[in-house]
Amino acid sequence: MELASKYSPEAVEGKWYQYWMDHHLFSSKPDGRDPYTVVIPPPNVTGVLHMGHMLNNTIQDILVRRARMEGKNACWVPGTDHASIATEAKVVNRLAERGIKKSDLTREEFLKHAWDWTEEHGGIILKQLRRVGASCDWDRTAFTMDEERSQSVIKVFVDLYNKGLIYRGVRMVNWDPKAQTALSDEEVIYKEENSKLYYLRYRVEGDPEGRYAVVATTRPETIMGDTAMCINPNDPKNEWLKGKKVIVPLVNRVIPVIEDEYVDVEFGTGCLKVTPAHDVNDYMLGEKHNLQSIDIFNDNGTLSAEAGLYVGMDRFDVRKQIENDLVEAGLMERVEAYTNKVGCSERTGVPIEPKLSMQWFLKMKHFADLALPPVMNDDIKFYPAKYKNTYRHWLENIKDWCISRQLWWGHRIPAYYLPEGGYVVAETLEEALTMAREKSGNNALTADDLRQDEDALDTWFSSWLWPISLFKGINQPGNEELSYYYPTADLVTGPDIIFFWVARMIMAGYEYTGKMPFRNVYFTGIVRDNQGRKMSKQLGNSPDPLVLIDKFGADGVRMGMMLSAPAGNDILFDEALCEQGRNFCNKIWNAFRLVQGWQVADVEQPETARMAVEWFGAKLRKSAADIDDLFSKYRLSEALMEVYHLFWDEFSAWLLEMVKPAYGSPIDAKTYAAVLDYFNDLLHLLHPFMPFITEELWQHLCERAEGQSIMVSPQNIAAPQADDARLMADIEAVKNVIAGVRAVRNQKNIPQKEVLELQVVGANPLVAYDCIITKMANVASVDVVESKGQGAAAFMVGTTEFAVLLGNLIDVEAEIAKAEAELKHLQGFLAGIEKKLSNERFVANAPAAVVELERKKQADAQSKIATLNETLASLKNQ
RNA sequence: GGGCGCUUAGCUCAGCUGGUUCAGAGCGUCUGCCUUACAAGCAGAGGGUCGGCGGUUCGAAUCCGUCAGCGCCCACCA
Repeated sequence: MELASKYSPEAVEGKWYQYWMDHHLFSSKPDGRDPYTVVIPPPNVTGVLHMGHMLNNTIQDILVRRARMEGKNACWVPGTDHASIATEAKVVNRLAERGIKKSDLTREEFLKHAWDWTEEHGGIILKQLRRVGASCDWDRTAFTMDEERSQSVIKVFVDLYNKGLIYRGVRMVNWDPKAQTALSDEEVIYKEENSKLYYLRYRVEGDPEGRYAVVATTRPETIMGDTAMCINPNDPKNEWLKGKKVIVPLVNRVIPVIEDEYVDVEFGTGCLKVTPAHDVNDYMLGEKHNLQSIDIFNDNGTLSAEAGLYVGMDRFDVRKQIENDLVEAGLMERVEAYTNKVGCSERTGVPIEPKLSMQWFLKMKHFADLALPPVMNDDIKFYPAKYKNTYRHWLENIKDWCISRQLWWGHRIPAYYLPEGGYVVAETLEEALTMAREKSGNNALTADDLRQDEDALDTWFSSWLWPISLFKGINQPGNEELSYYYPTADLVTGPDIIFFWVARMIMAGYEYTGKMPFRNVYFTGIVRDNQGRKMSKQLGNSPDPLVLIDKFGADGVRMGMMLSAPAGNDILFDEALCEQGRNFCNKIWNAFRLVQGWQVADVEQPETARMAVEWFGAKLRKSAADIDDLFSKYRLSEALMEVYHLFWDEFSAWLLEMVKPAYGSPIDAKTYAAVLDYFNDLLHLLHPFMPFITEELWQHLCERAEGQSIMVSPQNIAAPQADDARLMADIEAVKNVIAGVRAVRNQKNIPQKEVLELQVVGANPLVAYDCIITKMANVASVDVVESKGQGAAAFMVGTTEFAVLLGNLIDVEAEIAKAEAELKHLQGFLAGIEKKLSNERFVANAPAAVVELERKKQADAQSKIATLNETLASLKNQ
């Protein structure tokens, strides 16, 4: 079979993915094996694959494939998230493009559009994941708004309401004027902004001198909502304002001066305007001092009739306008440049308004108490562990969760209002009706009389159930699948959703199953460009993963992602990494070409090959053990680097070269079989990282039956053996001898083809491996000599001196210079050791082994120095 | 303002509980090679007083203190 010299992923990847699907190799059913479960962090149903997904899902696939190869029953459950606010925003935008306003539609009409959109774009991302090689059990694909998941959410809401953990009330919430919905605290992002600090004059009522108090504010547009001015009672400079009333600029409303120690005397003038309806602190002051609250904003951020002025104008236009008007009215003392943090909506980006409104809340104290201990005592492990701190801090300062959203796309709150007031909470309308009749005593009530709450639930109120609801654990507690697959093994996600999602899944897990939802959490980093910038559409620095896959192959891109992705570290992504991945694929491919091109004959196994095979076995066992260890610590990029090194350097550059038959000659069967076995083992080690090329080559390598796959074939690399370390150390020395000869060739420009004479001075500790040295270094023999010949280039391996005979090629001056440099270095080294050894306190205090080691170093250095001196003497005689 | 973390070769990073895996890896760089598996390659080489300063110790990249720079999370100074 003739194979191209370059690996072509496009000819391979689609074929094998289809093969895996056709043979249901990703599908999982409970059985007698140990389960290994991963639930995907569900991407937005209308999302498209970006580099973050690429990283996250590559990691999951690596873990899942590895577990599967270890013989576990691996189950990776895929699905998508309805992403309430994000999707609704997209639908609203699309409708707007067609000139349709959401407010012109009924709820049903709007939802029809949303479902259309979901059907149109939904699941694109899941298709894209197949290109990556994701080995999800697609038959289990779920959606957070499908029947099963929806029922689970409603059931949980009702349950928590009945437990008294969900309540409804008027509270100060974060209001997004663009999306026109309340948000949770976690959905508010504080951004530093260059703004202005305005100093406004509040005239003192009835003051004969016409004095005024000056108030510093960043939000002059809220003065229409001012209902007090506040000073610190201990502030001497504002003492004169005590008990006075002041007049709100422009508005001309008279408001009292109140006193509260909350006010920072140092800030601004020490006078604070109080707008209870539009600031969390002012709200608190208002409650305390019984102030009136004037809500001057409409839900969309324009000024309401309550404001009296600027009605209908946008809040930021008002800010500009009012600045002018205040200046004109002589009520602006001054304006300073000021930087402050403005809370913005995570989704729409617009500054949020603190707003008093009626919402549904979940009491969090109970859940924090459930969720904190298992993480702190490592029942649930975080990788990296530093996120435990972040987690603890959040849980210890937790506030109630506003779970209602003024959105239509999502799970509708199952609360039903009675005509005469009051409400009931029930899973179905029928149950609600029964309860409503009971509650009101009015048996004539019909379903039409009940009005269901208009609001939907926060998206995360469904995703927090994900690991449970995927296995129907809410609707059928304790069912077989749940018992088998849950708790799941590993969760792979970003630290940005540690509160939104990770913490809340832990809460729901303990509340509804009494168990943790997952044993380990692997936090990925953020994918950045090679300059450390976040990837963004604006910067145009975000490559399309599919384009990368076209260019480098899925295996190449997967490797590119993993090469620089230690857990928790941001990864600085560079296409060059994918190129490295592609090159590695090519290396594997060509190693295969070499091996499969060999003719096997019934000839005796050469000694060189016998030893090489033995040595590589040791190397392989060691690497496999190291890789196991790295996986257990979730150090995946290091595990990959280990396989990379093992394949490229040890296997390709050393083993294959050692056993390679002479051109045109066949290879012996024994060596050939061993090399194939090793190749097979290497493909197994590589498979989790590079599923496609390994499947392709494995199927070439083995006589496989239809339906078999490397992904479920056993891997049998033995544990390291007693003699392995010695053998590996010996071969490392052998390699050094070979490298020494090659270096001489390099320096002297001697072609590889020219056979050289190699001498070893004194005794040859590597005599057993002479055949490897002669083959790999292309030397005629390794001759033991008393003293090396004239015109020889010398080098040392350990304490043994080797010399390559060069005849008249030798450059005596250069050799002398080299030897002198080496000598100088060794003398310095020796001096350091001798200083240490002459230090009585070192000899007295250091462990005996350490002292012994220093003595050996000393002896070795002395021996090397003696050799070098001889070399120099002989060189100088020439 | 509080908390956490980082600073090691040109770049990205590994170095766990102080002493032969101690100064490492990958990439890049330089030199020589189109050697019949692979130039997406082969062989070889160079490159860091481990951010600065102090301390503990027989011994510090590793422990402590301090300064500088960077990053992240949290927080109601308008």
